[in-house]
Amino acid sequence: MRRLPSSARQSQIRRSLAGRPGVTVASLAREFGVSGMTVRRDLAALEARSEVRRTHGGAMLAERMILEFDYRERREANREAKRAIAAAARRLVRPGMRLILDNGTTTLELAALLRDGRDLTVITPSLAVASELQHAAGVEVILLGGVIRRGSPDLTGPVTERSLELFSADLAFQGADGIGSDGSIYNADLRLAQVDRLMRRVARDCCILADHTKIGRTALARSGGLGNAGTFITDAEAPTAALRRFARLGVKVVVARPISPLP
Amino acid sequence: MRRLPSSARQSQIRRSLAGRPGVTVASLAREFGVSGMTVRRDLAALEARSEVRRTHGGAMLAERMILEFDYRERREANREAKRAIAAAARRLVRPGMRLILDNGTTTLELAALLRDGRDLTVITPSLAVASELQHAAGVEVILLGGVIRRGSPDLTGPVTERSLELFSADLAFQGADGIGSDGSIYNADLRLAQVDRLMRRVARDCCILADHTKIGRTALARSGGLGNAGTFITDAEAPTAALRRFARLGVKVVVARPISPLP
DNA sequence: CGGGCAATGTTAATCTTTGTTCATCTTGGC
DNA sequence: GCCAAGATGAACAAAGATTAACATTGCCCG
Repeated sequence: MRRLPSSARQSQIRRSLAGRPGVTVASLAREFGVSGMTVRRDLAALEARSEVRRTHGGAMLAERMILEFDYRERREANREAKRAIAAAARRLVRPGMRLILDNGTTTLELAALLRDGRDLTVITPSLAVASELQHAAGVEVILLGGVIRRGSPDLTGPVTERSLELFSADLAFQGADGIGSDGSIYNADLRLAQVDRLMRRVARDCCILADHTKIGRTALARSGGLGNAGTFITDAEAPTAALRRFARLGVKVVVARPISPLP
Repeated sequence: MRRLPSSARQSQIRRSLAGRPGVTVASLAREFGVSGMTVRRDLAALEARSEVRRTHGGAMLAERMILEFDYRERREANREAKRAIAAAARRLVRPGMRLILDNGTTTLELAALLRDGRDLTVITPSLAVASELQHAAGVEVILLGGVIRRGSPDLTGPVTERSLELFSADLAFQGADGIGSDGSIYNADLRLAQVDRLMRRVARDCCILADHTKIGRTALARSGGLGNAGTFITDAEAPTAALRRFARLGVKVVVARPISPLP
């Protein structure tokens, strides 16, 4: 390989760093056919422009500033059931779709599965969903605005609603805090219920995700009924009697098969 | 897999932990091809920064659930000047005000100073500003929606603009990528310039923050002129000739006195 | 042709990181 | 409650990385 001028080599280093988590001086020296000293000088120059951060033995991408939003949440409850439901929901998604992802832990599991999606647009009021998908190459994330509630990753309020009105989507995925035995969809928060209602209006189709513990439970606000949704996905422990009743409302009921735990 | 320098390995560990509930020392050692002792030292370092919590045999994410948005940090250049400018800007803020905080590192410094604000409302398109203020008891944070650009903490686009239209504020704080010698305000990004323009419209008053290195520089998009702003704050190294010229445009020019570095 | 100049390679002293050993401590099974 | 398997951390040695200073190379231009 022909030697490169130093500036070309430096931008090459920077580009190759874009994919990897880090590079070693030795491997760069081998790759460019130069001595370790030269590579170190290149890295020093790049660091002076704060394009990379040097480490002992190599370099990594410049220190990222990390913005943290935190919330206390037991994401663990029924994690397996939620994962199974999310996997079933994932199968409804086709490349090119514009999706709405609601707040909630089940939709968050779905978001994780969408990371390898192709040409998707995800509209969401959830910082958690946005955080999950921010690095997904094939997914454009549109965060709806709203008020930040302390300790909660969800944006709500009039801003959220007005933002939502700007869109139309192919499919909305929503969680629920309770599914009444008559198929009513309940939310624990009034404002979230209002946002949910609006989501169903701007989406051509809607898919409700709820594990079996939600069935037969009610919560503060009724945001609608399963009859307004296209699909309802729950896990294998849901009582079949209720599911039959729901099916008569016109919604397509899907029972997610348990999946093997992650390695 | 080739060996990574230690710091790169540590940030990898941290990232991989973001998905899984926990990791074991043995699996990390195998994955990175290092000894258990090395992994333990990495985990100890990460725990010292309270990024993970160690357990017997491995580690898990730190107690709280953290949603991270990261971006390549812009240069720390002129941090002291920016802090001084932010401190001067802080003095314009009174309890009860509704503020707009623009994107940018200077406004981010201002956000940090607003954490002890009383009865404030902060409207911002910046995830960084929102992150900074999410725990401030006396500050309600309204995040404008928009498209999440990879590696950038700023939300932009039509959603941002439409959301902004819902508000009226007392005072907008804006940074700038360049201040022309005729007082023109320049932005490096066209969409950000458009958002800035709109901010000035919905705010009763506007304050431009720019350190002296920005003066005399131009950038892609002209978003307006200092004549449209109420106040312009810069640092002590700004050329007085330019400042006199700006003052003739009708803007109040404030020169921030240097502050002592943080402890 | 050759001086000047910047980039690169080399050497040697010094510092970091890593692996190993071993005594001690945790954890989970019984 | 006790024991065994395995995890931990201190200490030390070895491998390898870093830096500064100096030597060398290659190239531009008079």
